[in-house]
Amino acid sequence: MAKKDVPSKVTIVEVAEKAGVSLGTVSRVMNNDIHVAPDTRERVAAVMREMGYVANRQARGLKGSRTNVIGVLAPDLGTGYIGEILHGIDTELGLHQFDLMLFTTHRTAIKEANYVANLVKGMVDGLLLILPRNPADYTGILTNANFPFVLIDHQGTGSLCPAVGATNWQGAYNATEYLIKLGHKRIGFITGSMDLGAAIDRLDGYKSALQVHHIPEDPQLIYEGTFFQPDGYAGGSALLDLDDPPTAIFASNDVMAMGAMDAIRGRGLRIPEDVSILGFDDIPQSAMVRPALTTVRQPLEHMGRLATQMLIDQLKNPEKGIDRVELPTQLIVRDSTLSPKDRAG
Amino acid sequence: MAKKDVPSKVTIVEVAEKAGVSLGTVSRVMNNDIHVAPDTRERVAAVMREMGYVANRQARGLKGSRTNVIGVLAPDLGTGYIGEILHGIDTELGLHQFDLMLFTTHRTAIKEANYVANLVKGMVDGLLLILPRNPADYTGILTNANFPFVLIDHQGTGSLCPAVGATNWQGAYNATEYLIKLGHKRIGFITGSMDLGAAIDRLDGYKSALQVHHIPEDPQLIYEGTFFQPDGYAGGSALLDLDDPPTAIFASNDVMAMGAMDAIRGRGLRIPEDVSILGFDDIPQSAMVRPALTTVRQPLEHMGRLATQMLIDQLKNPEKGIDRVELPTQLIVRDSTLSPKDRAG
DNA sequence: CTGTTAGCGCATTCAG
DNA sequence: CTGAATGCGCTAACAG
Repeated sequence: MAKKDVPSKVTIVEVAEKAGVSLGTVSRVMNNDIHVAPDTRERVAAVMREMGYVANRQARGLKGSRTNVIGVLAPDLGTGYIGEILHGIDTELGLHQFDLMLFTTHRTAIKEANYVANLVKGMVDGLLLILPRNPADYTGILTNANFPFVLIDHQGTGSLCPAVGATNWQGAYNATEYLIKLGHKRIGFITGSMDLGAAIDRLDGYKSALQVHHIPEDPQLIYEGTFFQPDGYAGGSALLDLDDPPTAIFASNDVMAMGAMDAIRGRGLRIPEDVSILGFDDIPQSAMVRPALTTVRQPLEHMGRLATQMLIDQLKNPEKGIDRVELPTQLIVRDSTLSPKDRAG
Repeated sequence: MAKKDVPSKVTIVEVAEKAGVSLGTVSRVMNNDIHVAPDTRERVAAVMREMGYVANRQARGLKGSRTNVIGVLAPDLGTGYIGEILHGIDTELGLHQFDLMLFTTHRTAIKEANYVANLVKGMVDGLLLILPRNPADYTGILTNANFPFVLIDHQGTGSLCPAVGATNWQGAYNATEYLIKLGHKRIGFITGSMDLGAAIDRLDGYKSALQVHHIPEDPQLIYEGTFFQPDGYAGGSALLDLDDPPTAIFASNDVMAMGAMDAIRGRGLRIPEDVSILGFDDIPQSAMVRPALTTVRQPLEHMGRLATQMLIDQLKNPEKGIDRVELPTQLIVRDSTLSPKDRAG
């Protein structure tokens, strides 16, 4: 095998030599600096193309300037939920010629917010935080360091920082109201991890709808879960075992709703004739399960895209005020919900 | 709030000063160089911890040494399929203190293999290629540059390079044979993108099983798809419209199987009583659709983990021979398949 | 408009 | 065992 070196060996100096200019000029051409004569620019560009020159990002980053890489911090990749958001991010990033660096926080080392701050120094131009567990840990440092970032799906805490989320409260309110209008009076609720703002908002929306419609809140009807499927099963089971079981169950996300569906069926009950079930998120498989799940759609991909846009905006206009956006959720009625009066007595 | 500067401002020089040594020594401590007196090492380490020092990867990478970042090239993030593999990669990477840099090839710029080679120069220590469209484009350059990489799910081409895949041929063979033993004689097949090795292998497995069991191959029963759901619907429809329609349909992946299920139901036919349906991959929702999908499980996450291990191995032992691994697939029988004789005449 | 120069933070010789 | 010096590839002043 011929001992050939990495083709990437082409450096700015070689381009400069071959084009008969100084390396400074080449740099200017690369960065679209206006102070270059058109024909010089042309010539240099040609040489760059010819030699297959690609800038070394390390060196560029070292100087403290733009890396054109955006960092994404995500809890993990296990659920399709994160995947949808990532997809949106990636799509938008592609439009702007940015690359993506993904860090998953389930690794112990990265758990320390300080580590993150250091890590990203120079590596990425900005940070997208998906569902951070303790957002305050990061936001403090990041804000302090004046480092651009946007929170995704976590507008819970009070501190003011750029974030995009969904109208969790409104979505849960609407869904609960829909159930009430269907005639349900005993509506079970399975919460998400209560340390997440979204979970709190959804529970609040549920409670508010109940209250507005003068249905007393029954603590027995609220089961605390953590957004994972087994909690849905456990929650569904617990709710169904009540002396006066609910006629409908509203789970704080789709995977828990599916867990609850298993619990319902496991007891020989029918969906939706005996028990209605409603989820949150509208992940792809919700449309595919039988019966198809009625749920509250969260525009995950859109959230990813928007957050990315906001971040890139920040990068371009560092002085612009920060904004927090809430994208609307939408009730998607499918086959898992029905009026309780339709039940065979 | 105290006006604190970026914590990341801590550099090797400052650690050196505070520890009363030269920056060279600090560097040695960081890199576990043996030539450091135990107590010196201790002292320096303490200062590093105290100051929250974290090495700047850019600078380190610039020098041509390890970056502890692995690059992943994936076609896109749209399907859960890639997500599963990524999850495996990420998990394994976490175990070895590597970070992950993700590039998606649906972006035009990155399509050029040369660009990739240049790009990764110094940025990542190795590359994981998921389902590359034209693997030869990359493997040539990468091999030539002596750059460590592993192909995932693409062992199709002849060139010898490290790869992990699944036994696509065997999986398709077994599944087809299972259908035949159930009594099916007319088995429709929906292919994947035929430019992918996996798709070819699956089709071949199907054909071989037919041949072994002396069932004539009927070109009409083979519909060419591209691994996306709409193809499943179109393929299912086309197959069902045949004068002598199949009693079972085997789709080259689960999402196409689900598309086909829609087509079947759209014609008022029942699954599996009227038509059996079988998929490939065993993505999460396959267990959740009704009827639950019989499918060939591909150990996606495991493939991701294994490929990562192989890559890290390469990094540690550059001289080791390359190996290609095929992980076994497994037939998962669920509710979407039945003997044709059970059909109501 | 273009060339020159000084670092960015670190790994690595090379001397002690 | 440790310190000093050199340069990785590039950007950003600063001069012309």
